[in-house]
Amino acid sequence: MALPTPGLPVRGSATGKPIMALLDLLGRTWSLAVIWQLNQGPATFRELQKRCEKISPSLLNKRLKELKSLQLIDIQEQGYGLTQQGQSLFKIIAPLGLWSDQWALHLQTDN
Amino acid sequence: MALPTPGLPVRGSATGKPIMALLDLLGRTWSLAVIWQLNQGPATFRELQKRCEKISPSLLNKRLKELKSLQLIDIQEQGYGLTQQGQSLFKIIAPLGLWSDQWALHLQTDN
DNA sequence: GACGCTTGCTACTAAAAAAGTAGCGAGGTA
DNA sequence: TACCTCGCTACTTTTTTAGTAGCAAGCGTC
Repeated sequence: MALPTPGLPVRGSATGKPIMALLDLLGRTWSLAVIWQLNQGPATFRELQKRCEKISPSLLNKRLKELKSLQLIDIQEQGYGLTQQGQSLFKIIAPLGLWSDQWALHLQTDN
Repeated sequence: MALPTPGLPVRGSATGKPIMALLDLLGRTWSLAVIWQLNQGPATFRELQKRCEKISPSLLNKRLKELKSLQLIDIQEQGYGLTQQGQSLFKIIAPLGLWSDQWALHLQTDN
């Protein structure tokens, strides 16, 4: 699938509204998880494979290329890591950690 | 695919850590977009189809069932709408709107 | 300089998910 | 009765992801 590039047609928007490009990108399998894992710190390819349990190398590589192209990650001394942009994106989604715990609790008590 | 239920094995976590269940859910095609669109207000099935350009009815239905099961949306008077939980989740991701605009700008000026 | 080990991948096939399209049954309206 | 719209289901094709094997390059050892 093509890179979800702002300005070009993407899933959910023929005109490529940035938010839709972003949601398209983040909506791809493992995208969010890779960003989440990289926030723990840079990692080599194989290390990242371990952090993401069970991701296949081909898909990991594909995602890494996408995220690299869209400048959310890049290659650093210790391997792949979040760029400034990637970090600022992570700051937004970081609260999902706590939120998900409450959500899990809610789902439990409520069924 | 099975519902990404906290506590059960999900993509990225054999133990079903809530955050991983959430990232699995949100990482599915159109999930994030549906939530995003529903924040504009409740919508009937067909209305939602229009808001999400080009989503197929079968997939929309599948996503709606998932989101309903996980209590992020429910059926209201005017159609599908975000639950309290759904709204609190949206509040977290809402800043993605502005962020994506800056991201788009950055990608433009920088290539 | 041949050895064994790790790393970053590529290549390939099988399985699963998503796209795309037709249309049904229920309900309202005229 | 005829004609809408609505919420979907059923089905086929296309695309994505999973899963697995293994290669080429770089290191350290002896």
